[in-house]
Formats: sequence, C-alpha cells, structure tokens
Amino acid sequence: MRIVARQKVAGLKLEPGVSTTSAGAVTMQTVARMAGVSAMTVSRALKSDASVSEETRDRILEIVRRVGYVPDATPRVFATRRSGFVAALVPSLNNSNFADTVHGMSEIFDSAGLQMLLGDTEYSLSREEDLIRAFLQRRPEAIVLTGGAHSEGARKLLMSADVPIVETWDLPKEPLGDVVGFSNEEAGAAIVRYLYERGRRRIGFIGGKTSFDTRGTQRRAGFKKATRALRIPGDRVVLAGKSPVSMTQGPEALEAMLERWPDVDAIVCVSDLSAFGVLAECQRRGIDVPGRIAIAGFGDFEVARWCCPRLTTVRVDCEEIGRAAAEAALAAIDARGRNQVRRPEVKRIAFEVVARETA
Amino acid sequence: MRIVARQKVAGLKLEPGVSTTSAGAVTMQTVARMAGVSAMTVSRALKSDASVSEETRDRILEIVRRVGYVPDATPRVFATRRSGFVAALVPSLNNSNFADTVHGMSEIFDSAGLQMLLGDTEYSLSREEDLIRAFLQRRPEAIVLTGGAHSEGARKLLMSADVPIVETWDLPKEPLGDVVGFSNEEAGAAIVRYLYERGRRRIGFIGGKTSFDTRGTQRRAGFKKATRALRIPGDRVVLAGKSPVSMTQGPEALEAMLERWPDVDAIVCVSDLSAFGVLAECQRRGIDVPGRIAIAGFGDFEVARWCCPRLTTVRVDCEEIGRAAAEAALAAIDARGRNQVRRPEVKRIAFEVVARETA
DNA sequence: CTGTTAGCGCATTCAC
DNA sequence: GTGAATGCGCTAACAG
Repeated sequence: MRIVARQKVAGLKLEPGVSTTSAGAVTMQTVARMAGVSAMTVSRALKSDASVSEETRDRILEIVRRVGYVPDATPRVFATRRSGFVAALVPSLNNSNFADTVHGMSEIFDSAGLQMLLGDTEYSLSREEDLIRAFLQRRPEAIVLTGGAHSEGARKLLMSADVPIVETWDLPKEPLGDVVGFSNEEAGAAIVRYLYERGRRRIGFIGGKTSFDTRGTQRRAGFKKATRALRIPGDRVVLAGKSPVSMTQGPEALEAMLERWPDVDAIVCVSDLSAFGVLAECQRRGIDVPGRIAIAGFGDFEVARWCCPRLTTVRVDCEEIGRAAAEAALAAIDARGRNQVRRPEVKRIAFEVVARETA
Repeated sequence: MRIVARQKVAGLKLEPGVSTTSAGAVTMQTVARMAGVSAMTVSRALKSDASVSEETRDRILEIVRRVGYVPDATPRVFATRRSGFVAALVPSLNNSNFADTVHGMSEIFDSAGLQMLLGDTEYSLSREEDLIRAFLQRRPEAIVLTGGAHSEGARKLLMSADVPIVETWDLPKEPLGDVVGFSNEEAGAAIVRYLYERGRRRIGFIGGKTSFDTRGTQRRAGFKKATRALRIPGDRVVLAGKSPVSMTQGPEALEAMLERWPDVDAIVCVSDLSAFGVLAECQRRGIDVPGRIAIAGFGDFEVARWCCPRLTTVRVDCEEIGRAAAEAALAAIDARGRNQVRRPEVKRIAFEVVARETA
C-alpha cells in the first residue's frame, strides 16, 4: 500500500498515546489528543465562524502551527458532499487568450474558495471527452468548457453528471447550460466589413486546416458571409497547418495565397499569431504592409500591440469571459445549494475591431 | 447541505428498491443492485485486471454505460490512500515557456494516471505559499515547483508534508528534493560572451524591476559576471516595469537605456518578450538592428523564431524540463510506494545560444 | 461551548 | 468468481 503525503511532526516528539494514524500522518485526531479536546473541537477551531472558546482555539491553532498540520480535504469532501473543485477546459494553455480567461476565472473561483481543475484539450474533442470523464470523478461543482462543440460521449457524460455547465468563447445553438461568449461568425464578418470600408476589395482569409478549432471555422464562415453580403469575392481562402494555428503557418500560408491570388489586397487571419507570421513574412519579402496588403488578426495578443507595424485586430475581453463564466458557475452552484431552479443564462461579451497600422 | 454533482440516471426508471443515495447520486451500490451483484463485483468489473466472469462484467459495463455512471474518486482516495493528484506550480501560465513545461509534465503524468493540480503563483512567493497550503489539503503525491526561492512558510509546509518535491528551471543551492533545471546565471553569461565574440563591447541588460523573478535576477547576475570577466563595462543595466517582464516594457526600457548610455551596441534582454518589445521599438525609431544595436533574448519563444529580423536567443527545452520533472516525481512516488529510500537527483537541462539575425 | 454518534462510497481483506 | 465486513478522516446533527 502506498502512502500519500505523510505528514511528519517536525521537531516534536509525540507523547505516548498520542499516536498518528497507521500511515503515520498527522490527522485532526492527533491534534485533538495533543490539545486534550475532541476532533470536533479542532474542526471548529479551524473554521473561523464556529463557536469555540478563545483560549481553546488559540491552544489548538498553536499546536496546528507547531506540527504543521494541514487538514485533509478528502474526508471533508466526503462529509460535506462538496468537492471544492471546479473543472475548466481550454483548447490550449499555451495561448494567452485562453490563459487570460483562465486567469479571470481563477480570480473569481479563488475568492469563492473553489479550486480549479484545469485541462488542456489540445483542440481535440476526444481529449476533451477524456478529460471530462477524468474530472467528473472528482465531482466538480461546476464545469466550464470552451466552445459549444463536444463529442456525443462528452454530452452524455455531462448530462448524466447533472453538474452545472458553462460554455465560453462562443454562442452554441444548443447550450448545455450557461453561456458566456460572443459570435465568432460576427467577429469574422466585422473585420471584413472594416477592411471593405478601408477600400479593400480583394480580401483573403488564412486559417487552420483542421476542424477542431470551431471558433476559427466560424470566423471563416463570417468571412464568407460578409464577402457575399458585400458582393466581393469570398473564395480567397487558404487553410494551412493544423490547429492551433500559429506564427509558424505564416510563410507557407502567404506563399499559397500569393500564388493563387497574387492580387490579394487584404488578409484576414484566424488569429493574431498567424497574422503576425504573415506580417513578418511580408517584411522578409519586402511586401509593403498595409500599402500593398492589409493584414488583420484576431485576439489582440500582446504581439499585436507591440509589433511594428502594429496589428489591426479584433479584441475580446478574455479575462472578462473568465470572470463572467466563473460567476455564472457560482450562481448555478449556489442555486443548486438552495435547491432552487435556475434558468441558465446567455451572457454576450462584446468584441471590437481595433484599428491599428496593418489595416 | 449542498449536493455536488448528482448523477441523474438518464432515461431510465430505477426499479423499486434500487435506490440512489440520499443525495440522489448514482453510486457503485446503485449499479450493483441493478446488476444484481454486490458493489464489490462492480468495483472489480471496472478495473480490467480483477477477476470477474466475462458475462457479469459485460452486464455491469452495459449498465454503467446506460446510466452514465462515473465512479467517485473521493472514496477511492480514502480507501487506497492515494490521491491521484500531483501539484505543479508555475510563475505564470501566460508564458509559453512555462506552458510548454506544463505540457511536458502532463504528458508524463497523464500516462501515469495522475491528475495535475495546476497553480499560477503570479511570480509571488506569498501566493506560492497559499497555493501550496491549498494544494496540500488534496494530499498530492508529489509537488513540482518552479525555481528554488520559496518563503519560509512554504518551506515549513513542504517539510512537514513529507511529500516528494521537484524544483525546476533552476539549480537551487539547497534543494528541497529533486531538481530539473539549469543555471540561469550561466545562461546570462553565455549570451554576453556570444555578443563579445561578435565584437560587441558596450553591452547593456534589460530586465524587470521586481525581485520575484529570481531566474531573471540570476541571468542579470550572469551578465554582471561575464562583463567583469571580459573586462567590459557591466553597469549598463535598466530595470523596467514589473515581472512578468513583457513586450510592454520595450519602449520605456529602450528609452532609458539610450538616454543614459547612447553608445550601447548590444542589449541582452531577460526574455524574448522584452527583447521583441525592444526590437519593435528600434524599428519604430529607425535604429538599425543589428547594425547599430544587437539584441538578444531568452527562451526561444515563437515570436523570436518568426519575427523579422529573427531574434538571437537562448534556447532551453522547456517541455523536456516538464517531462524530466514529472519523471523524477514518478520515481520518488514509486520509491515511496515501495518504502524505499531514494536520494533526490539533480538533472541538468542543456541550454544553447541560438544565433539568429538580431545579434 | 463541547462531546458523541453516525455516515459519506469506495477498496482491502478475508470468507465462502 | 463473488460477497460481507471493515475502515479511511472528517463534519452534520444532536445531546449535554
């Protein structure tokens, strides 16, 4: 049998009869015996609101400090029937947009005393399902997902788990619970209209090949839709590399674009990262940006704000998505705690085209 | 009393007598009754190795699927005395170097069936301590930390928790356990020597103001050391903004540098992000890079590989740090499981100067 | 203000 | 191949 995290009583001989558990760990019982009280009193002393005499509490807390006792959350989960966990899944942790969202969430969850179980789906629905299954074993009090596309298996798991769900970064047609997001299609259309207003007529789109990045796919749909509405050609689409699309795809994507449509006068990229890759490749080739080609990205990544020339992009308040998602989760958890019914809500997060130097 | 994650039996009427728990959750017991077996048999059926008749297992698994039963890890933790958790703390999740390390770790931990509790210390030792305290309540089987600098409180907690520890991204003088890292001081010195070899003599350093980023501080120490050894001036140091240092600091830092030392012919930046910020600002000011000023960064971020001109930098295999750290953790967990003593090890990860276009 | 009792849902151990 | 008893460490509920 393996022993987890045995706590040693640092620099302290336990008096006889004050035994630790079989595993040698310091438990509440140990502390209780040392303080000459019951475990229940220790339990009360450890939460600030419960009623314990000042003197007893001080004595107990002193012992707790001395032996370095850290209460075990596992039995607490058992006893209170609350795991203290919230699960959050993002397509990638290595993407500052999602990292910002995670940051926003943790701000709220932290202060609510909930720990986050963070998962990186790597833009894969099957990995998302696996993570959901793994996380559900920890009985999270809520689950925050990215996007509205999930495998059938994931949906089944989530339904029968009967756990509050928040979907983010999108506006799913058939939400599983609360929604905090925006229309990626509208965002894609908005940037096309912006370029059109700036006089561009031969606009191209660069995105990833795979369908995993459904938000990217929707931005592409928005591109198509807007070009149609504006009666400009909408076939200048290059899909390069695989998601997550990144700077790496810049050179090959630009090459492919220029070969098929040498007259392209503006390029909408599925993210700032690919946009920056394209921009840098233009600089290498001596292509004037925005003189000959305008470039627009998505996400307002830091690189977009600081590169030269600065990238025109679409900004979303990623942290706000996280905060709002966490608040929705808390509301759902709270309602559940009171045995109340609560209708899931849809919270739209604004996006805006940020006009800068590349378009 | 709040109820966590009640599982509903989707589309299935429970026959009378086959009750769920008081909370209404589907438990192993529920499944057992439905299958007409004991909970123990369900438990066995759920792990592939245990001995259960083919027929019984199939019947049980079918029911498990139908009702969407997901076993609860909490009592398992209790019974097996293994939490199945590993804690990992990084200074920032919004930093692709650390995100890569996390990715490397999860690769190994995933396949070992361990779940990661991921924490973002935000470069703050006190937040690190808080996170350690919170995570220890979950009885992680190992803890992976970034760097060797920890608060006294954190050290005490870790010591008395008696949990295997791995420190990464550094070579602490007094390690708490295993170490997987490299000398940031040597890395800082190496890039100075590189610039010196390329003929630069008036080399400056740009880093963050705060002391939280101890790795950055060590790179600065390496800068000092190398300039002294090479007998070139080592006072051209600008500390700007606060950690995490980023592109944002580029303009102000460059401004400060040029004002005090207009003759600077090379700038070592604490990270590629600040280096890119400086590079972009040079481009805006029309300063020739590397003609007039050479620029070097650290970390080989994606932006360094793709920007124009490409950034000279120091590369470390961040994912390998993560993988090696996870492997060290597994080794420690394993030894502990066998009640063996195991001497913590120090694994050095190589770094290399990557010569590119800016220096 | 403090103690006692009971139980959370699973795995271990031992019978059968 | 299967079942029954037991206990993990904590807290809710109630008794004192």
